[in-house]
Amino acid sequence: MPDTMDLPLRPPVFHILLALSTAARHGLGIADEVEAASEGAVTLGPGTLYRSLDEMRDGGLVAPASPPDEDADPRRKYYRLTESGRALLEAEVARLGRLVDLAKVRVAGERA
Amino acid sequence: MPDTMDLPLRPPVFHILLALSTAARHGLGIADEVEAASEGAVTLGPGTLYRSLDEMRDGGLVAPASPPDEDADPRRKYYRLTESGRALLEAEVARLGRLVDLAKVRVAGERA
DNA sequence: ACATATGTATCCGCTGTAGATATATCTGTT
DNA sequence: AACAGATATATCTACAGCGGATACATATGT
Repeated sequence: MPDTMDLPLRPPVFHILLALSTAARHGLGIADEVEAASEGAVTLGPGTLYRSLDEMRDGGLVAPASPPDEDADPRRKYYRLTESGRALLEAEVARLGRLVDLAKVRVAGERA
Repeated sequence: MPDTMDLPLRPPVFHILLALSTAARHGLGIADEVEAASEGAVTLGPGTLYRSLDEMRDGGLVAPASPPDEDADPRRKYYRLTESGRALLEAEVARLGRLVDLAKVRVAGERA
């Protein structure tokens, strides 16, 4: 019963799903994309990265993918989003969107 | 040097700030508001609640407030947002807003 | 008056995270 | 061709954050 798949998503899981939403990537490529997409606010250490990927693969959120390039570094293990992974990402984005909408109203409206 | 004030905010700190953005509240009132505002997705146990409030008071994000009602339960300790607390909330909302905007584009655009 | 509910506060164990470390392999340099 | 450094995956360990259990005090209802 992996709580890896419960909402709210743990931040690393959310960011990994988001990084894989545009392309299949390998481990360190995911970490780089997460840091870039979060404007440097979120970084993933190797421990969190690879354990999260294992759990997400076990939970069916991501799946191994073939390298995009023929002569890619064979050490790299590529991952892609599964359908349920994309669905879970959409659900979390929707939830966060509602929360942010509420928060925006509040911080804008309460200038006392 | 409490990391309580660093972005990204830890979820409990964010939700407490958000709960106090509309009114001064006491401990358990904050917990109720957090659960309501998050559609039941976020609950705060007493451990997290009171420890977070202590840290946030020490960090100057919240301050004691007088009870809104004259004959209120005297056990209740009310808190309100400080200026820096509100500023920090705004900064975090802005950050999350950018992240959600990016995520929305991605989940909407990548229907392959 | 007594029992129950409410409120704050602390303690303790569990989970999640990040850093250190290990190992393998690729790439560039001489 | 040999070597050095960088890249990549993987594991192990220590720490921090979180929440439940517990304690205690005070209010409220019967």
